[in-house]
Amino acid sequence: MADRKSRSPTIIDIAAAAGVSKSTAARALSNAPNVAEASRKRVLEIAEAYGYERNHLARSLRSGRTGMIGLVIPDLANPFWAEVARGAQDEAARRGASLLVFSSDWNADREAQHLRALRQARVDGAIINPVADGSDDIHRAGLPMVLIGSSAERFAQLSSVGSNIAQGVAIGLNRLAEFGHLQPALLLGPPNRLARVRFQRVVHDHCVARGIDPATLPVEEGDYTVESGRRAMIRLIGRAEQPVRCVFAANDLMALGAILALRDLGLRCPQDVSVLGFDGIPAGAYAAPGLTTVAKPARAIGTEGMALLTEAIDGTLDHRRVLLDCHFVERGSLARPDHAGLPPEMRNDHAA
Amino acid sequence: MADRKSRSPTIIDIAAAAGVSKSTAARALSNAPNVAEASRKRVLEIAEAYGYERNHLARSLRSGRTGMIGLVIPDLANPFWAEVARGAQDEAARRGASLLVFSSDWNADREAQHLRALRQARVDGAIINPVADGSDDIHRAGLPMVLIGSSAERFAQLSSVGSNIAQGVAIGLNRLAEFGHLQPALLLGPPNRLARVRFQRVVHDHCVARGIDPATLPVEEGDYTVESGRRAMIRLIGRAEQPVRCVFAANDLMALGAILALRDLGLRCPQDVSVLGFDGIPAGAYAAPGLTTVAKPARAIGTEGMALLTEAIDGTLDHRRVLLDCHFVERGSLARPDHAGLPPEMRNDHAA
DNA sequence: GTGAAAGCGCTAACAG
DNA sequence: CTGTTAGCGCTTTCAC
Repeated sequence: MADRKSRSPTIIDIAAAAGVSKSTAARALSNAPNVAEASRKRVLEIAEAYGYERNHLARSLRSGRTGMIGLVIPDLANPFWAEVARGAQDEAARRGASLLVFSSDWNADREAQHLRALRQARVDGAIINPVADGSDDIHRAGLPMVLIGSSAERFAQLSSVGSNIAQGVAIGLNRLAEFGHLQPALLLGPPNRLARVRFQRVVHDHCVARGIDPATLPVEEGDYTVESGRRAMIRLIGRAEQPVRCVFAANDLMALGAILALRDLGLRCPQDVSVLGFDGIPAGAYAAPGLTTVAKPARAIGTEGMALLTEAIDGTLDHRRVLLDCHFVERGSLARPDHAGLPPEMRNDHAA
Repeated sequence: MADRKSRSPTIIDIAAAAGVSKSTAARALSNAPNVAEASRKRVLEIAEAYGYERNHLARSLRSGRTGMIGLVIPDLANPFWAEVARGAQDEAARRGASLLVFSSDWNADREAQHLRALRQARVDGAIINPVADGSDDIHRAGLPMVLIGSSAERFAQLSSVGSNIAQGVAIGLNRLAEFGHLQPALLLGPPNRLARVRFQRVVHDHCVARGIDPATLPVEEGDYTVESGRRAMIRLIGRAEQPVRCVFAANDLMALGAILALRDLGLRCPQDVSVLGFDGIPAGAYAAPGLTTVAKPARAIGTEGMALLTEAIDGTLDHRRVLLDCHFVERGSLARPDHAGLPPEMRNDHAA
């Protein structure tokens, strides 16, 4: 059982030891049908005994397939994206593939750099959340790709998967309406980003459909961080004209910030002010009150992305846009307005 | 500029177009010193124009180095491990390497399976958090490895990096003592796991050093989930002999559960009961009150692990055990005991 | 400085 | 069913 040069054994070693040719050994090792049962058995035994491990590099070089998939997301440490990555990784494992993971930090240069690494590694394909600007690299990436996230619609010729924002916003607004909140304040992200534009447009359409003037909804903006949400909430409460009784935040982190701000301001959530988030991050469950939110199908985005990518690689399908439904998570940050505990100047509730 | 067969161009295409031999092209492309400046320039230009991208597979096959690193953690979707992964990935990127990420779900079979994938992919090395039991595969993995996490000490011959639990527990207990909590209740993980044994031993030593009988500390156990923490807290409060005024949980999730339980029970945190966590997950910041905790250096574990691995690969160093310090994060779940708000039967505070 | 040639470990025709 | 023969694209002696 001595290994020839204390290097890991190659198929040649196995073939020699089994007294067959390279090809027969190869066939046995890859479960090809045309091998004598005796030969196969012997080769497999020898391989086992030698601790033979197929060299995937050589295999890939020859076959043109590496079994590796690239994943480029903004930030692996962000719970939403970590969840997406986990989904992609599970599905990859199920298909016998491996996942190369990169974080772009919303930075176009880094994204380009990672794409280059993927191309050099000759991955079979990639799942990418393109950064907002200057993603022209995406077009000439020259490898099968699936886009995830909202910016996907700029690349009509590629498959993509995202969450159904329209449906998500709709269930959120409907649920708010059931609580009597017809004109929630909006906590939006930075201007000019596709995600914000989309969110706002959906709210707009929804209001119009319900006969509400969208312009009457108070709007503040943040940058998707807890701190920005906290500050935005403070600004909202400070508005002289129209103190706010309900807030719909464009993401959970800002919603959490809003809840913190309310506590600091001595206002009760949800009795005084209701807060609704959007994302579904686990942290929302531990806030006080628990954050009610519209959850995006993060993990499913990862698995579905991988499924689409496989199709793209196999050439089974040209391209397709998949939208996955969001679902509502009720946890306690929503209530009917309760005037009792409010200071008088805040009792002009316009949604009662 | 026409690509020969619409396949991505190889070094042969470039060499031909530049009117030099394969070897010269290769030298130019890899910044070798012995190339005429003129040749180098032309090759580089042609390569650029053709959009040539070095085939890493072929390169690796020849050189024996892939520039790929494997990372096997329990769960990529767990915020702590996601943070570790991010650290490893950053450091990998800095060194021009790529990261193959796998989740084992604390399952030995899956771990073995992933290790095999790594070996077949001929990664240069791997960073692994071994599952508790049956990790004999680890020994005969036959590739440079760095272990992360508490179970590392079972493999003395390998480099490893973990958090300095002893130091972390010490600062936690010291801070508790400053608040007058000398005999906190302990919320531990499942029995017989190394992590628990270690945590408990450190607390034990610390108490002895302070002249406190470790046996007097109330103990409950959970399985590191929020729900188990909640239930454990309820059990603690229910203890007739010695109602609890302070809890030190072995991880943040259970601590969060404890805070939720207190709220349900109508007890105030921290005035009635103080809660201290261990981990430093971001979610702790959004609880009410914010969870005070001992934070493990998650990201640093990733970066340091990668640094150690590089040494192991280069053969610079045989093996080394690195312990990274924890740090204290004060957020509001700790206070001096306040008898005022307590029901009479809970006023027998033994730490006052 | 440059080119010719060998070969990393494997798969894929093509004959037998 | 099995062996022989070419390479996959690149690095790396070794001559010139």
